Amino acid sequence: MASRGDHQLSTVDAVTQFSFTVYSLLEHRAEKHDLSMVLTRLLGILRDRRPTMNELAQLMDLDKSSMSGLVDRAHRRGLVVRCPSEHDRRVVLVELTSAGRLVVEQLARQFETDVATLLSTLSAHERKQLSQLATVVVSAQASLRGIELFDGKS
Amino acid sequence: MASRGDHQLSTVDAVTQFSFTVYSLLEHRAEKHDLSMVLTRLLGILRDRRPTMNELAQLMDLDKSSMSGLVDRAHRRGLVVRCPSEHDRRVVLVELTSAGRLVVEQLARQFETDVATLLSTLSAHERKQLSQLATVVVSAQASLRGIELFDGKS
DNA sequence: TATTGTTATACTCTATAACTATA
DNA sequence: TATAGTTATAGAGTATAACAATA
Repeated sequence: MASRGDHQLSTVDAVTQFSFTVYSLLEHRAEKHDLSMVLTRLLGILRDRRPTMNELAQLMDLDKSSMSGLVDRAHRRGLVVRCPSEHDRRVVLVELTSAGRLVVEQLARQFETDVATLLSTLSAHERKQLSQLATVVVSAQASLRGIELFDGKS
Repeated sequence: MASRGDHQLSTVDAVTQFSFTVYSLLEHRAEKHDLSMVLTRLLGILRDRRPTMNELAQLMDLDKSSMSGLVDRAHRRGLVVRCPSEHDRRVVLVELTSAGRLVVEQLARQFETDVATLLSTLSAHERKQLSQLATVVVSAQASLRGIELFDGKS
């Protein structure tokens, strides 16, 4: 009595194949902007932050030396700039250039469309269900790691 | 009236963060076997196939030269072997060694546990819902690309 | 000639270790 | 001394182009 074809993947397979599908959707979209996944993640983080190199390395779970190289390549392409900190002259702050912001926001809009298309076989109700279930899992995982997805207000 | 906290990510964010969570779950588990994601995917494919280099490159969406290097590294670590084809002496077939099979099946079992843990905040009914929704999306995407997840029987 | 696979080369991405400059 | 960041180096992973062997 299953819906839409009597076939049902195992939970692991369903969840894994789904995740890889979404992952490569972003990968292919980013590729059209000549961006790797790592570079895309960097730009995504910088969208609403101006972190130090150290903070960036922690956020991206990379060594600081890997971070240096990554920011170098992003800078060479005019996507980010390094700014000196006013409080500590050892510290380097990284931020998007306007070109970088343009690219990341265009990419975000396109990817949103891509996901909408991917989910278009689901009904509106099913999409909402999926979204809620995913939110529950992601929120639980985030609190486990001490990260709060939502702030305290409301 | 949303369940478990009044917060709800947007559909794109929910689905994307969920996918990245599953992706890094596998990545971290693979890392404990000193396997990269690419190497892990290769072993996963070889689990139930003995493809040619050409077929592998298509399955993994890589250039044949990248495939050569990847199989080289896997071979150097004793995970796969190259076999000559009996029908066409240009062709090279790739298959798992017993060591390779041991690693990939151990990894698969562990990852299955990891996913179960990740989804443990959901009820059994919710897990089934999630699994079904993911299957619908993945199946639709697969047929779009001309790949049938399930064979014709039943 | 066409196809299968490898090799040469160059670039991205990553970590370890050694370094510089600042605190 | 400790911390922030860079540089040197080495290796994985990727694609393009040129190549060898076979069809």
